[in-house]
Amino acid sequence: MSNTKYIKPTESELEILGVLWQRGLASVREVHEELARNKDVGYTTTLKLMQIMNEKGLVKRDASVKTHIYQAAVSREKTQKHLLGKMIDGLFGGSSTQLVIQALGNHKTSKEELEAIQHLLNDLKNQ
Amino acid sequence: MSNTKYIKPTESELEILGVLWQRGLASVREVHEELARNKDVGYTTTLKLMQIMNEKGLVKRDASVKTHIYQAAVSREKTQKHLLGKMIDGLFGGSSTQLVIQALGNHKTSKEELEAIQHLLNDLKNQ
DNA sequence: TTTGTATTACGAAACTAATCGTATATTAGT
DNA sequence: ACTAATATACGATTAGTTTCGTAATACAAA
Repeated sequence: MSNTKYIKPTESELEILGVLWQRGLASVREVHEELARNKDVGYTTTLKLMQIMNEKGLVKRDASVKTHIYQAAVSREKTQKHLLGKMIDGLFGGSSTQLVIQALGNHKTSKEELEAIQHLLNDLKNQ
Repeated sequence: MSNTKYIKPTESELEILGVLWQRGLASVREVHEELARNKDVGYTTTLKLMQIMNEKGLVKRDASVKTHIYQAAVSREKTQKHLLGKMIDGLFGGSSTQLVIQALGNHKTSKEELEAIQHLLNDLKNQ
């Protein structure tokens, strides 16, 4: 009985998760300063969001120290998988191939990366 | 001077766009009945959403006939491109490769599709 | 201890999204 | 012309998100 219904993070919550996934552990201030590099937002806004995320179970925190230390409680991979699946079904008619074509066609991709994907494709074909 | 700032469709709006992209032209009722196959929603809710989408410029409508006929005013491709780009930047650290790997790894993909992607990769490498 | 600084807690406002009830209008059939 | 069916328009409500001001708390330095 894993009590894990999936909670979809909002856009702001995703930004915070991004910082936490990158850093592992971080205080509100650290997360906030990272966010503040890219957008104009108040400290207490970040704090409030992280408190809400804690209630939702998106992050965990160690409150035994003065400055609470947060970490993500949901994995990057699971979140990617969920949102990607949703996007494939809703926007690409269920075809992951269409999505891949769009992704590769628009974003510049280095030769090394293209080759890495070719390897992956070969592996998949030989299954 | 194209006055086209991008408007991000909400989730419900995307569902409606999906129907319109598929059908080309459709009345509110047609869209609604399509949506109602998958979720429980009232007719006037769909109507209201489509009216709002019309104000936003996401759809166009022919109001010269009794039953208004709607069509998408934004292209599927442009919308895909926008949302995909956002997802790559926000969730996959800017790496479209990571996204491709996730997409191909999780969703089952047929051999034909894999080969189609390989062709695309070859084309991209030879540019 | 007192003062200053940084932190968390709390509550409310502003905004957006989604929902649907009710009123009004249009059309087709009798 | 009347009725029934179907449409659109509009307003209000609910729920969720984002924002931040203010209060309370903890700690450290003077």
